[in-house]
Amino acid sequence: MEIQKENHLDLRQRKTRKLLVEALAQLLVERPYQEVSVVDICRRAMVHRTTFYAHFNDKQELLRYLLEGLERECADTCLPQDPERSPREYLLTAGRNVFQFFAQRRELYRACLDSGADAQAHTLEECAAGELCRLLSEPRFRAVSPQVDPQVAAHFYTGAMLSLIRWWLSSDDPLPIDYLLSNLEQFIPIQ
Amino acid sequence: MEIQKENHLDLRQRKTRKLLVEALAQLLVERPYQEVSVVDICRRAMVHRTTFYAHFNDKQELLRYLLEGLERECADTCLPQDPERSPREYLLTAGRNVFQFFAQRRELYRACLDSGADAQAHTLEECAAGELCRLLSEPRFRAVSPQVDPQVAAHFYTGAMLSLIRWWLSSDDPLPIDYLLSNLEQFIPIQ
DNA sequence: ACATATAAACTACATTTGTATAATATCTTG
DNA sequence: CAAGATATTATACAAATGTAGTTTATATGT
Repeated sequence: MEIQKENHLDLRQRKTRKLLVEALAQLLVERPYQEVSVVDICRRAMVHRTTFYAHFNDKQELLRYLLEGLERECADTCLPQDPERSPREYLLTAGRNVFQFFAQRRELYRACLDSGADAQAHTLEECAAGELCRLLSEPRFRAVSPQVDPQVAAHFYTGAMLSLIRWWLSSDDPLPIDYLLSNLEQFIPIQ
Repeated sequence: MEIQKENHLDLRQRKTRKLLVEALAQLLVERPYQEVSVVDICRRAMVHRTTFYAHFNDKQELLRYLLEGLERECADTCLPQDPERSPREYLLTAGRNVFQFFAQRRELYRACLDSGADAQAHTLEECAAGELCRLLSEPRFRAVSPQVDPQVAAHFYTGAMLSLIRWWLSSDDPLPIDYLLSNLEQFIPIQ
C-alpha cells in the first residue's frame, strides 16, 4: 500500500492516523514493540481494526510512518539555516543539534529505535542519508573535498551517526553530549 | 528465551537448528522476509512447528541466530592475523576483506539485510561493534590516537560500514569495491 | 547394549492477522 | 444545506501465531 500523501487527506483520515500514531508512540514507551499488537493499538486509538488496515498494511508500516514524521521534524529542527558558516562548522552544528534533539525526547526515541522497533531504523537511515546526500552535493561542500563521493559520504556518516545515537539512547548512563561531540570532530576530516 | 549455547547441544538440536537456519536462508533469497511464515520455514526444514517454538520464540529470533552466525564467520574470515602491520593498514585491510566477504554471497546478504529483514541489523551491529571495540582498546591502537574513545569510535565505524554495505548490497548496479575503499581511506583519520 | 533423559512429533486451543463485503456515519463540494 | 463521495464501522472468515499437554523417537552415558 502506498501511504497516501498528507496533503489531499480527508479530515477523518488525518484524525485516524493521528490517533493511531499517538497510540503506537504511547504503547512503545510502555512495552517493547514485539509485545504491542495491532489490536492493542486500535483499542488505545479507539479505531476499528479494519480501519487500521485501510491505512496501513501492518504494524511495521505504521511504525515506518511514525519514524518518517520524526525524521522530518528532526531535519527541520536541526539543520542550521545560515549558509555563511564553513562546511565543517555547519556539519558540527548539525551533529550537535541532532544529538540534542534526540536527547529531548529520550524515552520515545529510545523505544522507537531499540531492539524490536529498531527493526525499521533503515527508514530513518534512508531519509537521513538522502537528505545528507543532497547537502553534500552542494558546491560549497564539493569545493572543500572534491575527491569524496557525496553518496558514499552520506551513507557513511548517517550510518555512523545513527549507530552512535542508538547506542547512546540505549545506554542507561549515557555519555555527556559534549564528550561525544568532541570525539566526533576528530572523525570528520572535512575542513 | 535464552538461545542456548552451541556447545552443550544435543545432536538432534543441532540438526534441527541447522535445518531451520538453512530453510530461512533459502526462503529469504526467494521472497522478502515479511512473506516468509513460520509455517513456510518449518515445511521447508521438515521440522514440526512446535519444535520451532522449542528453539526460538519467533521468526525474528531465528533471523537473529542466522545473523549471529554470519557475523562470526565474517569476523573469522576478515580480520587480518598478522599483528605486524600499522593500525591504519590493519583497518583498511579489514575493511577491504569485509566488503569482499559480503560481495561473495551477495544474494543471501542482500536478502538478510534488506527492507524487512534489515529489521534485525542491530544484531550484526552489536556483534561487530563489540568486536571492533575490543580491537580499538588494544595498546597499539590507543597509541596512535589516544584522544579517541574506543567505544565511540567502534559504534561510529561499525554503523558507518554497515550502512555502506547495506546500501551497496541494495544497489542494482553496485559501485566497484576499489572505488568505495579509496573513498573510505579518507574517512579514517587514524595513521 | 540398555536405561534414562530429553527432543521431536502430535493434538488441541485461544489469540492475532489480514482480507472481503455490507452497513452506517461523516466529510466535501456545489 | 443538500447530495454524492468516501471513510469508518460491523461482521465474518481463513490463515498464522504462540502455548500446553501427551506420546513417540532418538541421543547420551555407563
